[in-house]
Amino acid sequence: MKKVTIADVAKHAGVSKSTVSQYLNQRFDYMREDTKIRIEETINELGYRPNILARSLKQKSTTTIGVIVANILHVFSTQVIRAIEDVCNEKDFHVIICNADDQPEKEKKYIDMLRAKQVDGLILFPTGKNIEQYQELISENYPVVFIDRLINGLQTDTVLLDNEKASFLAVDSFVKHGYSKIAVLSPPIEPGVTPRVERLSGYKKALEHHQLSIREEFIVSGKTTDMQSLIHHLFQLSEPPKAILATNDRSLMELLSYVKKNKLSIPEDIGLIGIDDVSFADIYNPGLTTVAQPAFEMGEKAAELLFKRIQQKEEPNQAEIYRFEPTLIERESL
Amino acid sequence: MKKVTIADVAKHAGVSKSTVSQYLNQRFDYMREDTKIRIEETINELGYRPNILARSLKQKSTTTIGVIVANILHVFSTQVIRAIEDVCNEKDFHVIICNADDQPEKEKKYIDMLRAKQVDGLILFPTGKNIEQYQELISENYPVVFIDRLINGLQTDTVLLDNEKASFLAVDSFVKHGYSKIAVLSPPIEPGVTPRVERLSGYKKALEHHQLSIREEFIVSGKTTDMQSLIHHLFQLSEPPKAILATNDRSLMELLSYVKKNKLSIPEDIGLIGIDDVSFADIYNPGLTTVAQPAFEMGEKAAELLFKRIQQKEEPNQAEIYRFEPTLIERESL
DNA sequence: CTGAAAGCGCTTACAG
DNA sequence: CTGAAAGCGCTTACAG
Repeated sequence: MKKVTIADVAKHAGVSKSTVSQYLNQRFDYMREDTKIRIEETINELGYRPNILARSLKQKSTTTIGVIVANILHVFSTQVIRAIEDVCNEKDFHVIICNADDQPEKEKKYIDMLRAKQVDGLILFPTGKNIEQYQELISENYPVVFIDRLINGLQTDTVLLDNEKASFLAVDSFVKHGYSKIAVLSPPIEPGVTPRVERLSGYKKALEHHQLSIREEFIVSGKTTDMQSLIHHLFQLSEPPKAILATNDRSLMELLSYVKKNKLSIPEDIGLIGIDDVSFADIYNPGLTTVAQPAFEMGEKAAELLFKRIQQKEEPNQAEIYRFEPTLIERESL
Repeated sequence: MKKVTIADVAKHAGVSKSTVSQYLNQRFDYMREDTKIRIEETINELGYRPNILARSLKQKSTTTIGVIVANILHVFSTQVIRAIEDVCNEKDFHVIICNADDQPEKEKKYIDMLRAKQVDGLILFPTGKNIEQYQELISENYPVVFIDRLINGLQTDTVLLDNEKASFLAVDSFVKHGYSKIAVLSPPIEPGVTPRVERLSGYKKALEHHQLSIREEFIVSGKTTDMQSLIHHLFQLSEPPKAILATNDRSLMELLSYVKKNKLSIPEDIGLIGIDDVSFADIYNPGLTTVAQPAFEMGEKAAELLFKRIQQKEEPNQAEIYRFEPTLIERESL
């Protein structure tokens, strides 16, 4: 099964490689009709299929971009990926997805591999720990767009949720429904992880705004594996909360699991709102009130920004932060 | 920002390109220690990063495989993809995921594009409509593995669930709990779509096995958009079913949506089992009994089979069908 | 309207 | 132990 190359086609059709190449690239301006037909027939006869690798090597473009997500387990990541893929498919670009799994070393490795593969650009959900690498990408003027997390001091386009607003929407809604003892449940608060940091500060600001006191014991954050006991502890307080804001889908799942195991009822025993519009929010009993991120728009924006950078590589690096508005979807959990 | 190439490194280090290449490929057998160090230093100094494209062109391997799923919206697809990625990451392979979105033309386009990109192999969740293309891949001895759907007459490795068994497990469980009026809810039954066809026939066989009559009006299949009215019709029958088997996650969602809208209770008004272990099965109220596919094992197997084919291209095409066992996860929905 | 030639950035026998 | 040369399969000025 020898590979058919452009040279074989040329020989068979009795023309030069250049002419076949012109044909492949639709440059018919100066091509006689009969040459064109002859080439077409030969291609079909031989079953020729172009090797894009060779073209990419010459043209210095692979029409492929890379996406590295901090953790693919978050619904938000998967939704954004879908959006990015949609945009790319339209432009006949391919996407290579990599999951850093919250491990900075993996992220580093992926950045290197993708660049070695000559992808035309990168969209990063940064782990936040590889500052040097990020800096290098930017100073080399490599097309890159960040999403979900803000890296301080980096001069590059970043697409973010208005995280504080997300918490505000939730707390406002709780207050409107008469709740005042409102706790928050979050994954571990780490400095680089913008959504967690900002959603927590948004929660605090919202409480202040409603003149509710901030109780340290109502602020619960920890790893998935510790969540159950942390939540348990929360409910054992002498004055337990009557409402909980779960700041992402993973925390919400843990909370629901606890609620179910302990036969609590929503919203009678505990009101709740989750940030991230989980797939089952609608069909859950009761329906879950959520704060949705416009994941599709955010992914679309990230892709568009990246394409803009890919196209005008020379341009000075205009770095902008794009904040997207969350929306409250009221259902029955408070 | 000129690209640094192997030639630049060679010049700077005062050696030939060949020697640098040896270095890059860890062929140190005949390399003097000082040359090695000199090259290493030069690489760091210049910030050289190899262009894998050029290597791939020469070596005829991209260490990349392609995966084309019929529809990425099925949990099963996403689970299998995760497994494939895990296996590939271990071997330092990359994966390009494409979503045919149930459109055969898209599938066709993706097969062509991925081959043009010289991926080393392909894992296909086939739409079932591009028989000629599939046949071509196989007769060209191109490394390919099929998963989820069986294409009749194709001589190639295929990884499948024992779909009939999945239905059997569900029906058995219903019967054990005293149900006899058991309906089935499925996406449209199309000839090429193995899981749907086999799960339906499994349902019928299981009823027969338990000496229950098969009622045509209990067999409901249709597009997502028609599901609500189809389900409604089912419940309007003079003798409505007391149990429903949802043959995949999408059908289950529709069913739960209907159940909720109409304030039915599970399992009092209707018992149910879903094939596919949805993420919220555990935390749903009540917990949902499901039949789980060993998606991880199946993805792993597909990847392993593909790697085997990639490695021994000359081998005669031994085509085998691998059937995997589903498992019943009993919760509280019947 | 078409062809010969150089080149993209690597690897790989082969020679010495 | 290292280098010169050919080649992977394309594209792209340039010449005619």
